[in-house]
Amino acid sequence: MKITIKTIAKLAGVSIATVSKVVNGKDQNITEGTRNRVLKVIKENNYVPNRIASSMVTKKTKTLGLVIPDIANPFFPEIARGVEDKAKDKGYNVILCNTDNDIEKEEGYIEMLQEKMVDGIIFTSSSRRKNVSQSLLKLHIPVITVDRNIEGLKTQGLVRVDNEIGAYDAVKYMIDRGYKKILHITGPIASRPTRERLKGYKRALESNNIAYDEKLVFEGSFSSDWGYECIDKIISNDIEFDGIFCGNDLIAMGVIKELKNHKLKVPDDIGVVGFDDIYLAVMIEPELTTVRQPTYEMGYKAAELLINTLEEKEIDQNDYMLKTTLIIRNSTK
Amino acid sequence: MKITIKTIAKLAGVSIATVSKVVNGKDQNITEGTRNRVLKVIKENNYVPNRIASSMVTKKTKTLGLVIPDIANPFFPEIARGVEDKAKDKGYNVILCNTDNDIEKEEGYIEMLQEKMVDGIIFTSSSRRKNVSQSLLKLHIPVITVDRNIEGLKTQGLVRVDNEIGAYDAVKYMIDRGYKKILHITGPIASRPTRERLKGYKRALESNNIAYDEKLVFEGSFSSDWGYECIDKIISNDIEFDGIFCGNDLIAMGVIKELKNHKLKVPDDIGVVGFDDIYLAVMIEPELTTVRQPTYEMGYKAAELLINTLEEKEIDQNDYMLKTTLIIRNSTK
DNA sequence: GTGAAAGCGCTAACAG
DNA sequence: CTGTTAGCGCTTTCAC
Repeated sequence: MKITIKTIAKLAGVSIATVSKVVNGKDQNITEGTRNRVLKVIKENNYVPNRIASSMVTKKTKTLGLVIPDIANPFFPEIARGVEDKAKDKGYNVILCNTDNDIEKEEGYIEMLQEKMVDGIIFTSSSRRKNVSQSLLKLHIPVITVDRNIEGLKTQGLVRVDNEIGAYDAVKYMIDRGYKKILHITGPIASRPTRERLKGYKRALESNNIAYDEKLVFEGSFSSDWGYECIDKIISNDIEFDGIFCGNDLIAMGVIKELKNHKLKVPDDIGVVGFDDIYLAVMIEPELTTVRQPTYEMGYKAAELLINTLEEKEIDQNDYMLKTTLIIRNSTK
Repeated sequence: MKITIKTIAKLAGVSIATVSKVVNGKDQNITEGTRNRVLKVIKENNYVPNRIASSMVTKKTKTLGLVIPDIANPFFPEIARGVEDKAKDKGYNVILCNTDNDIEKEEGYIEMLQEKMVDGIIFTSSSRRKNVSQSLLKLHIPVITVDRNIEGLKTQGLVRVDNEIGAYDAVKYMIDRGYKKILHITGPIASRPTRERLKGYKRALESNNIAYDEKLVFEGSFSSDWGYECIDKIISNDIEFDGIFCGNDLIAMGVIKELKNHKLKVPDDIGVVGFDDIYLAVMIEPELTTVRQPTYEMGYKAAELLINTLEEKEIDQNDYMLKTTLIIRNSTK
């Protein structure tokens, strides 16, 4: 037979109200003796309180939704880890949702999370999302966006990184190191970080009196395959270059590999810089010079912000622009 | 004001029972007209059913727990993805739990998941766990273990890989390719997969008339740092060798890097084989020869097995031993 | 200090 | 074909 608060109450010879109070630590007004008796019975019977039932009355589930494109993409596990660590710390659980940048899946999860009555959602929206949808606008649960915001959606907070400055720093560094003709191989331009990094690239060029040439910018996806492919295209088109600023590390890895296949030496012939500093950046050869994003912190901060909102703590700031760091390794001379 | 099933019932001029039936598709006995009327009111009012309330009565939450050591370890995202995909497909959500191989955290999550009334748990237990704990034994929720089982715990299923054969194949291949003195750098010996791979290593040696020498086996952790460190130790101890079978890819990567630092050529001087085939195995140079584990499938299968158990489908088999594949690349000659 | 009772939003008989 | 009703397990006033 299932052991509920009733069982415990009966066995301990008290009311269920009393049991509830001791279970939830609201036992200021309960005598030592009663409390211990209840606790003893709970232990003896392995009573596990049913939080679903509490949720019914408190209207809080102590669970968060985490909506990201793909946990198997090396950019996201660290974010997820940050979120989960903070959540656990505060007594929350997190439901993982992979959208594959598919708007329909996103909407499906939003629906599910609402039905499951999560207290809040941490959201890295699809790079394909152009604008808010009805289901997003109708959402009445707190949302924190990470990495990219959603045009037109008012959220409870935003945690991101200064992509433009990150890119600027990277390209500036390449210029300083003597690279003259620097290409930019980007992710999908629909993604906001891509556009911001492009801006930084442009600005670095211009502030060093190098004309921006849109023919030196190649738009693709955030994958190493795009890196390979793009290098092939560039080389077969006889485009001249001695440096490449890549939209992320995955692209950079593909680039470096394919450059080697074409017998081009990194960093001597060609300098390559990535973005993200995923942990395998140090595993390749040469080790990748890249712009580090504090991914773990982003997740952690987002969870913190969300939970503070939920618990109505004072929030001094709800838009965090975290700093990137240029990590100089060996893919640049 | 909150919109509940009552609101809808009133607005549509029907009983809440009727609303419930159409919401849950149990509407065989409901006239087209009534159904449409209800549906219309639901849409107009953005009614979102409260699944917490349903859970109270159905005793099903349609959520699964996924307990793993660390989502930031590249071995796990694919598993998580497999689990989540299957779960989503079947209308389940998954709660992510990172234990850091810490038994206490594990126990904490088990408690939380029980309180949250998850329908089932998918579990990759800590490599440090020696035996079942009371809280595990008291668990009355279905559990499927992945990658490693838990000594002494009866579960609803197990999905793993044949580590011994995987290791055997790898070492056999190295022998066939002419490597004579093959070391084995392992993960923590407390971990079952480590022990099984060691067995495979031993068996491959012996069936090729090479004496097993325990001084050629080095136990550490599943990290690239251990790879570096171990190579340094081996070289400073003047141990002779021309091949290394590593406990996983991370170790192999550390090994390869440090071998290069010592001016040893892979694969010509030294052959290296890893285990797992995490996707960065192709990003390093030389590309890593390794034993592929079907991680995504493991997660997927585990979720399938769990959900079938929950839904009382016929289960023909509940212990899946998936096959590894030797992936030959360039870290062996 | 402790308990009785109302009710959270929903499902599942069962009756009509 | 549709509605009535009795809970699910818990929290939270409010009395005592």
